[in-house]
Amino acid sequence: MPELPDVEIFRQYLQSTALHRTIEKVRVEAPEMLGDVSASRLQERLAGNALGAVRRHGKYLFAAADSAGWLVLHFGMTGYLKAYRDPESAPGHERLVLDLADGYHLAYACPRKLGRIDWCRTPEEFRKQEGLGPDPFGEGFGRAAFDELLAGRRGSIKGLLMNQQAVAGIGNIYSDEILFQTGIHPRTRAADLRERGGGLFDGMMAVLETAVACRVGERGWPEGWLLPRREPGAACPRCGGRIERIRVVGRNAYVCSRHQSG
DNA sequence: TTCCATGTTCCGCA
DNA sequence: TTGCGGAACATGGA
Repeated sequence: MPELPDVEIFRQYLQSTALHRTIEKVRVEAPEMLGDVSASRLQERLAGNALGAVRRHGKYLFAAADSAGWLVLHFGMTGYLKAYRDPESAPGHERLVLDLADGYHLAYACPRKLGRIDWCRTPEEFRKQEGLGPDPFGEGFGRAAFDELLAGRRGSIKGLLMNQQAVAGIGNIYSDEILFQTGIHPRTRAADLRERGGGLFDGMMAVLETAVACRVGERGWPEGWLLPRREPGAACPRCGGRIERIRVVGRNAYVCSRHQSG
């Protein structure tokens, strides 16, 4: 489920499994997933080096290869990481595998190949190049900055939340959860929400923080969350209404129109 | 077999 | 200019 909270978990996972171990071999199993970097260049940059830091911006993960630059991973809809020692434990659909000197392997698996493997000089440069908006957990992003984002927007709030150029990291699932928790209908015009105070900003931060905490603790979703009930006709865990599936900005949005209003 | 899916990008159109 | 709908991408699961 690679939206911001999921990628944050991958970041922590990579940090605890693969840092400071020399990369002996780099296996590019799906060269068609490479962005601007060639397989040979990627191998040249990574092999013999070790990953020394891991960062995240929105849905992108960055791993520093000594001073040579940063490996960039995007997970599409189905990507994930897995570290293993026994080759029999390898996940299916490996697209990039780093064979580490301690006998472990770090695999980037991505069944649907909708992700991306890339390289950048610095995460800041990559962010600028991609035109990514601020990360909700990044510096300088607060209620004022968010309020400014809402101003003058003609589109829906769901569209804005999912717009990576506006805010980086939120996708279909978490935009639904944020709007569900804050009682806002996904088709509400973003600009109209400026008068509704900081409820949306606070709700957004709370949902993202809670989601990370739940995944870290491998706990289930909190009571009252929409996430495990994304199906038409399900009982609304907040108000007893019915969950409906509607189409918003080209995606299926799950909404309880009894407590979510425009 | 058919439909649907957590993402991004491109096109046409308002 | 902004933003929407739709299609495309590649693949697996219900």
